[in-house]
Amino acid sequence: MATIYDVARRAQVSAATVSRVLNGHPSVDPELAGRVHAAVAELHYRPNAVARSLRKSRTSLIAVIISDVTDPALAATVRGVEDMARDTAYSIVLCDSDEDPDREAEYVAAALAEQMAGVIIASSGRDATIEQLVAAGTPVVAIDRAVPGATVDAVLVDTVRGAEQATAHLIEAGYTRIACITGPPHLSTAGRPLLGYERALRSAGRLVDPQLVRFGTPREIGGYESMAALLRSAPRPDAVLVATGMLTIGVLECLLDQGVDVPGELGVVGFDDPPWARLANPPLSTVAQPRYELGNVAARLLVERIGDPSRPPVTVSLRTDLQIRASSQPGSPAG
Amino acid sequence: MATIYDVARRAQVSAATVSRVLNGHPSVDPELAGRVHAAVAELHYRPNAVARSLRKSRTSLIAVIISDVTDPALAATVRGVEDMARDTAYSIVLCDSDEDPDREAEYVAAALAEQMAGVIIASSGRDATIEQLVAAGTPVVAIDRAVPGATVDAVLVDTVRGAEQATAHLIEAGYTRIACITGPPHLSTAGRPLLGYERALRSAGRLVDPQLVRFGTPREIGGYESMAALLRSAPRPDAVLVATGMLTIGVLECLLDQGVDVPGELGVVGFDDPPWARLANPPLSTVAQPRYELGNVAARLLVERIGDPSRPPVTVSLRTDLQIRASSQPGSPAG
DNA sequence: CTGTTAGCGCGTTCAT
DNA sequence: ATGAACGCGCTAACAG
Repeated sequence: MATIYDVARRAQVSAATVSRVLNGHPSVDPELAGRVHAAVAELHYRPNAVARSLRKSRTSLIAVIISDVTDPALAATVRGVEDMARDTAYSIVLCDSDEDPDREAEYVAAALAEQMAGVIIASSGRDATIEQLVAAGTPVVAIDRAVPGATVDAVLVDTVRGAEQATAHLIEAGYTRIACITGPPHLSTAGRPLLGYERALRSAGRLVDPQLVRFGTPREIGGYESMAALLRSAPRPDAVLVATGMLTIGVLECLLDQGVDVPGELGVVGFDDPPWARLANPPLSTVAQPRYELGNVAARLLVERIGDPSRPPVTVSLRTDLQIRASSQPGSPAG
Repeated sequence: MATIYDVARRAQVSAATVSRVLNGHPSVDPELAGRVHAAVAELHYRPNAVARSLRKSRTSLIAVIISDVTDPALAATVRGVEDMARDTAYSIVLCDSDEDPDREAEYVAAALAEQMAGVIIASSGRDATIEQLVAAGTPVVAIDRAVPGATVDAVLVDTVRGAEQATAHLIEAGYTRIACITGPPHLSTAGRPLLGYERALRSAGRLVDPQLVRFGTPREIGGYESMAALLRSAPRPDAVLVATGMLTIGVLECLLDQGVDVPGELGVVGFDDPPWARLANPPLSTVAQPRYELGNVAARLLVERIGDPSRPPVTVSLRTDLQIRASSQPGSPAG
C-alpha cells in the first residue's frame, strides 16, 4: 500500500502538505493541492486509518453492546445506530452479550483497548461496567435502561406507560384475571413493564395477585415455560400481558400446543410489533416500540457527546403505540 | 492510560520484555514475568490495540457486509459469525449495504483503510468489489453466492435443491399452476431457487409458464406487490413458492388483505423458518435454511484463511430442510 | 534470555 | 504557506 510519503514524493511536496490537503486544512496553495490530488489518484492512495487512529488516540468505531441481534427488536435498534453512524462516518462493532455481565465486561474492555470513539450499551445491569467506561472518558449512551445518577446519556422506551395502556385495554375488554409475563427480575427492562401493569390494575381498583406475575428466562423458552406454569395454576388467568417480543413467541407456541382458545379462553397482548403479528392466528395485539428510532437517537446523542464531552447528560424517553387486534378482544370472531 | 513503558519501568525490565510476557512468548524468566504481571495489575495496564495493529499491519476486525441486519435470516448469519469470531478473538464490524453496490464498495474501501483482518460478504453482484479485496490481499469469504472463477472461499445454501424439493412437494399435493416469487433478477440469490423450481416442474413433465415467475423488489413490499400481480393474472396460480423470508411476509400480508383462502384457494411454501411460521394462520410450510451455521462456517473459513493465505479456496454448500405444514396441504383443515 | 534500536503511517508542533 | 522533526504505543530485528 502506498503511504503518505509516496504521495508526497510524487507530488513534489512534503508529507505534511499531503496530510493538510487530505484533511481539508484551509491554507494550502491550490496549485500544490492539485498536485497532491493527482498523486493520490495515480497511486490509488488510501489513508491508513490505523495510523491515523494511533496518532489521534481515537478510532472511528462505535461499539454496540446488546444481548442478541437475532432478537428482531434489537436488530432494528442496531440498524438505527448504523444508519446514523454511516452518516457521520463511524463504523459499528457488534457485541452480543447474551445478558452475560462477564461477556459485557469483556466487550467494554475491548472497546477501551481498541480506543473506540464511543459505546452504546443495553447493559444487563452491573453498574461497574458503565462506570469503567465513564472513568476512562469514553463517551457512552445507555439504551433501554435508566442509569442511576444520570451520569450518562440514556435513551429508553416508556414501557411503563406502554404496559399500563395495554393492561387497561385488557381490563376494558372485560378480562378479570390478567397475568403478566416479563423478563428476569434482575433486569430493569423487566421491572418497568411490570410497574405499568400494576399501576393499571390499581387504577381500576384491582388487586395485584403475585401468582399471576411471572419472571421468565430470556428468549422464547422463558415465555413458553411461564405460560405453561400459568395454565397449570388455579384459578387460571383469563388474559396475559407479555413484556417482550421474544417471550411473546414462546407464549403463543405454548398456547398453540395446549390448544388454548385465544381470545376466548385467554386474551393476549404481546410486546413489539413484528410484521407477522397480523398474520398470526388470531392476529396479535401488541405494544409497538420504536426500536429503530431508539438506536438512531442513541447514535445521535453519542456523536454529539463525542463532539462535546462536557454537555450535560440527557435522558430521552420514547413512546409506545398500542396495536389492538383480535387476540385481546373476546367479542370479535375467534381464529 | 499507562503504556508498555510505564509497566517496564515499574517491573524493572525493558519494554520488549513486557511485550514478550504479554504475548506469551516462550522464553522469559518466570521471575521477570511475575514482576511484569504484578506491574500490569497495579497500573491497570491495558495494551493499546491500535498501536499493535499499526505495528502488525493488521487489526483483529472482521467486516461483515450484508444487505440488512433486520432481515432475521441475516441476523442469524451475523450471529453465527460473531460467535466464531469471539472464540478466535476477533470483533465484527457490521455493514448493511441494502444491496447497493456503491455502498458495498464504500464498506470494502473502509475495510481496506482500517486494515481489517478479513471480510465476509454477501455481495450484491458487482465482481469488481470482491476483486478489489483479493487484489489487496485481504482474506475474503463470500456467502450466499458462488464466485466466478472460485478465487475466494464461499459458503452457500443449496437453495436450488431446497426450491426443487418444495416445488415437488406442491406438485405432489395436487397443485397444478404453481407460481414462483423470487428476488431481483440481478442477484444470484434470486436465480438459484428459480432454477430448482424449474427443475422440479420439468421433472414432473410440466411446462414453466413465464407468467407465473415474478422477480420482486427486496423486502416485504416486493412480495406483496408480486403476489398482488399474480392474483390479478388470469388464469390465477393455485400455489406459490416464495424464495426468501422477507418476501414471504409480504405475500402473506397480501393474501390476508385479499381474503384468499390458504391452502384451499392457494397453496404457499415460504423460505426460512422463523419461529412464527407455525403460529401463522394457517401454519406456514417453509424451506428452512441453516443461516446461523452459514455464518459460523464462513467465519471459520475466514479465520483459517487468515492463518494460511495460500490454502486453495473451497466452496461449502449447506442443505435446506423442508418443513411441511398446513399452508401447502389442501386436504388438511384450513385455518 | 534480555535490552537496545528501529519503524509501522500519520498528524502536528515548530521553525522558516 | 510550507517543510523538518517528533512521537502516538507497540513489536520485530538484532546484539549481547
